[in-house]
Amino acid sequence: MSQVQATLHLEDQLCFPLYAASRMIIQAYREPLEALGLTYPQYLVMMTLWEKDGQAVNEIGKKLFLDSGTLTPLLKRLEASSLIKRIRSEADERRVEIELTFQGKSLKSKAAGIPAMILETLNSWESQELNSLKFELEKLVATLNQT
Amino acid sequence: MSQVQATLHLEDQLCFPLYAASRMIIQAYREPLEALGLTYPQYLVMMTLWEKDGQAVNEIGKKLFLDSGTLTPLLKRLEASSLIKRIRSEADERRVEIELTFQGKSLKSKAAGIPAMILETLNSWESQELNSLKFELEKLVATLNQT
DNA sequence: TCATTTTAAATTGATTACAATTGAATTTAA
DNA sequence: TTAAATTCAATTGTAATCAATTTAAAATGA
Repeated sequence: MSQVQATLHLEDQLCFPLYAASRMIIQAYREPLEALGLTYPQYLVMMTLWEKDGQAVNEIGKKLFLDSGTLTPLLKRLEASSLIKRIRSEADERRVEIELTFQGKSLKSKAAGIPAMILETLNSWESQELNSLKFELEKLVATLNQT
Repeated sequence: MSQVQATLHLEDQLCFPLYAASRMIIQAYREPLEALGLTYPQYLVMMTLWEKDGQAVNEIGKKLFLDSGTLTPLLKRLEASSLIKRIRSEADERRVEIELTFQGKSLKSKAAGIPAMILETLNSWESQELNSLKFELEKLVATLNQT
C-alpha cells in the first residue's frame, strides 16, 4: 500500500504523481484543442475570458496563477490568431485589457464539447471519485497558495 | 459544493486544480532544491539514479514519462554540473547510460531532508489525507497512461 | 545475406514557466 | 505638492515540455 513518507524515493512522494498526472491530462486535451488552434494554457485564458470579457492581464494572472512573463507572450499569440485584442487602458495606462474578438467569442461554442470528451477518457471513474479528487486538489492549491 | 461537470467553466474542471497544484508544489521545492543546484525535473532524474545507478536515458524516461527531447538537454546540464556521466554503451551503441559521479552520489545525503521539508509545508494535512490523495493521483496516472 | 523495420538518442522548433529586471504610470505619504 | 513606494506590463534569460524529424545501430525476415 502506498504511503506518504519523508523519503527520497519517487514512489513515496506526493509531488511526482501530481506532476505526472498534470502533464498527462494536459496531454489528453492536446488533440481536441489542436482542432481549435489552442494550447492548454491558451484554452485556460480563453475560458477566463468567456466567463468575463475585458479583463486585465493582471486579473487573468491572478485566476490562473500566471505572471506577465508567461501571459504577455501567450496573449500576443492569441492576438496574432485574431482571437483577442490587447487594449491599453485609457483610465490607467499601466493596464492592458483583453477583449475577445468575434472569432474569439465564436470559438466558445466549438470548445463546448471538450470537457465531456475529457470525461470520456476517464469513463472508468465514478463521478463521485472525480469530485472528491477535485475537492482535495482545490484544498491543496489553497494550502500551497498561503505559503 | 464543487462538482465535476462537463462545462466550460474553470472551476468545474478537474484539470485546472491539477495543473495549478502541480505548479505550486513544484514551486515549494524550488528553494530547497536551489541550495543543491537542482531544478525539480533534475531532482526527479537524480532520485531515479540514486535508486538505481547506470540506467539508460530510455529507462529513466519510462519512469518519469519523459522523452529524449526533454531528457537529453537536461542530462547534459547535469553532466555540466559534474553530477552525472553520460556513457555511450559499448554493447549497444544506441544506448547512453547515465552514471552518477562521486559528487552526484554525495548529493543524495544533502537531498535527504527535502521530502520532510515539503511535508512541513503541508503540516495542516493529515497523513491519511495525503495518502489518499496520492493513491487517487496514481490511479489517475494509470488511467491516463492507458490511453 | 541483405533489405526492412524497429529502437535509441539527438536535434529542431514552438510554447510554457518563472526569476529578475526595467520602464512607466499611479498611489501613498511626508 | 512632491518624493518615495507601489503597481502593471513588458523584457531578458534559463529551463522544461513535447511534436516531429534525423541519424545511427540493432533486430527481424525474406
